[in-house]
Amino acid sequence: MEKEWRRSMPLLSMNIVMQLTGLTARQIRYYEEHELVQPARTEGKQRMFSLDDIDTLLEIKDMLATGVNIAGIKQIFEMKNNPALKNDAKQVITDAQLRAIVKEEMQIAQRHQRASLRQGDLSRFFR
Amino acid sequence: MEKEWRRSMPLLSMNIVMQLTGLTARQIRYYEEHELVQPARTEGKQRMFSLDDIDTLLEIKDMLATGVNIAGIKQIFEMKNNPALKNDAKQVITDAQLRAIVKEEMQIAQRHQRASLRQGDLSRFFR
DNA sequence: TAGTATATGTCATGTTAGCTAACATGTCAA
DNA sequence: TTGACATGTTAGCTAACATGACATATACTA
Repeated sequence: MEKEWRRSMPLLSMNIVMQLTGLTARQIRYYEEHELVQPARTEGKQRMFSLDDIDTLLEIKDMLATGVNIAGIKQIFEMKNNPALKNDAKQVITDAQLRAIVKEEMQIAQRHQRASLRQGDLSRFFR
Repeated sequence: MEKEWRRSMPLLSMNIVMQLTGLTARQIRYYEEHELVQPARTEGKQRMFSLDDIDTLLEIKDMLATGVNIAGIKQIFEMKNNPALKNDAKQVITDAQLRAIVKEEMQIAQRHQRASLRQGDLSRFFR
């Protein structure tokens, strides 16, 4: 499609991007340093931004204003590019562990002797 | 399904959750304060955690260790619950704006007079 | 009923993320 | 070649985040 290359075409200089986004050059470099944007470069190493880059920068600006930090933004960007990551961390407790815990809980509740299992450091069962 | 209610059944006390997660009570309350977990309560206002809550807490622990802050975690949790949000912020620049910018750029490049449009604060066109 | 665990609130604190300022050097259009 | 603009780097500020620590009150448990 035609719009596509337009959006990804690097044609904007640092100067104009600053005005478009309201960000300082230092801020923009900072975000690049943290791999949130990857503007193209001219022969002489000067940055050339695409319109997609502008979108990204405005997103960053928004999220930072919301209180999300760089690390968080990075995570979110990764999730957007790879929606599979959405489900990774869930189900941290396996069904076997689940059964064990429930069983223990039941036994403990039954004999009203709440000190046994809880004394030990259960966190070793996870991670 | 049977596993479902088990996982969402609130049956764990603060004490045991601390051991399961390795988090302090203060930390857990802090996360609840910021609406990252919503444990059930007993009559006497004491927290009762489900196994899903444990999962959530372990996720929080992981992400914090990665450097993501509370605000970021909140965002990510919201994205997981509502994948539609994934696409919200993109396409910040409308096609009309896009065309305008490209046109200006072309004209400017053409007459090699790079001062005109760039003088003004273009950021007013956005947000 | 005593004793332990939890709730809630407030005050305090270390760490560090995000940023600004400033410099010396390098690029680029006219 | 000249002057505006960009570059990478260093140093340092500041505000806020995530916890700790404490005090008091209420809830469980034996």
